[in-house]
Amino acid sequence: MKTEQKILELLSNNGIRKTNFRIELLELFYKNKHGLSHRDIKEAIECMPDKVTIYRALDTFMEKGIIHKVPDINNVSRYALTKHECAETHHNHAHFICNSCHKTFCMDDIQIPEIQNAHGFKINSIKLILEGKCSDCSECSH
Amino acid sequence: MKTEQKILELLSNNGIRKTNFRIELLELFYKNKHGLSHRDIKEAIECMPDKVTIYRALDTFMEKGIIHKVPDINNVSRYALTKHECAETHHNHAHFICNSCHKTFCMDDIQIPEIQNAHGFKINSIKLILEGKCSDCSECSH
DNA sequence: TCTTAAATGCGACTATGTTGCAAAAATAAA
DNA sequence: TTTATTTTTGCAACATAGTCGCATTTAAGA
Repeated sequence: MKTEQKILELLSNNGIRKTNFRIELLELFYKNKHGLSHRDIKEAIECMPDKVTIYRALDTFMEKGIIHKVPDINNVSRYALTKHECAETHHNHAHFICNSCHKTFCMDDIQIPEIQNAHGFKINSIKLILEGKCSDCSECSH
Repeated sequence: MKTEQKILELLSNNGIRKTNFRIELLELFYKNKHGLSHRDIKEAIECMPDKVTIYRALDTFMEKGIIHKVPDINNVSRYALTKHECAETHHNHAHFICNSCHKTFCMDDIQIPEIQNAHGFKINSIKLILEGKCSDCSECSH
């Protein structure tokens, strides 16, 4: 199935209206395998939406579970597709953050260890964050 | 050795001047076992320093490795002592963030798994972040 | 005491993110 | 197709986090 078709179905199934911006935003997520920040989106989207519009679309997509938030080195929120590129995992999700290009990647094949409740702490979710250099940045750093 | 004494030595050893604010800031870090945000500090410090002064002290302390940054749920930076309360670990550091009171705790006794370089990613450091309820918040939530 | 380098305060600025409200657009209903 | 409803958008204003330059103050060494 073509990406365009998948996007339209995704919006329909979640009761989200098919506006140019939201379609373009999903296309952007499909094209990029790393997490996108608000800024990345603002710069990439051609129809130049207001920043509030972007935040609200991201909120809606998150509510529906289409995208999820991923951490960034500098405490900036990034977002990536939950289903498709990234397996649907609420709890056991490993992310890789590149210190060089600041892209965030989902590493679904990396196992997150089971951790029991310790010291009276009730653990709801576990995040495993790897930092370093992604393959693109490793290649050109010599 | 008394905390006061330890603080003065820590400043001396790192070539940091013993101003009232910086001493008070270190005392605050010694008193609190959870990560402190800029806001926490601003509210706690009695000599009412400018926000820039706080940021600069935190930067200096981080450069010297006295404190380190810990993540927060809402994309706010928190800081905690590196040596003493928290073992000196650059790579294998587990943090617990309480969803209720938003405090961040260092969990040095939790083992972080060894992860090999995968998919051409060069891994420099691994962060393990646990979210849930801390013991204080678990007790009073019924 | 004098010197100098670090630390502070202030003003201005940037970036991220939120809220309320009115206008525009998409969908459902007639 | 037209109308009604609900979502989406844009704008203005606001809140918070964090940075930069510069003048002033202060700690520490000579």
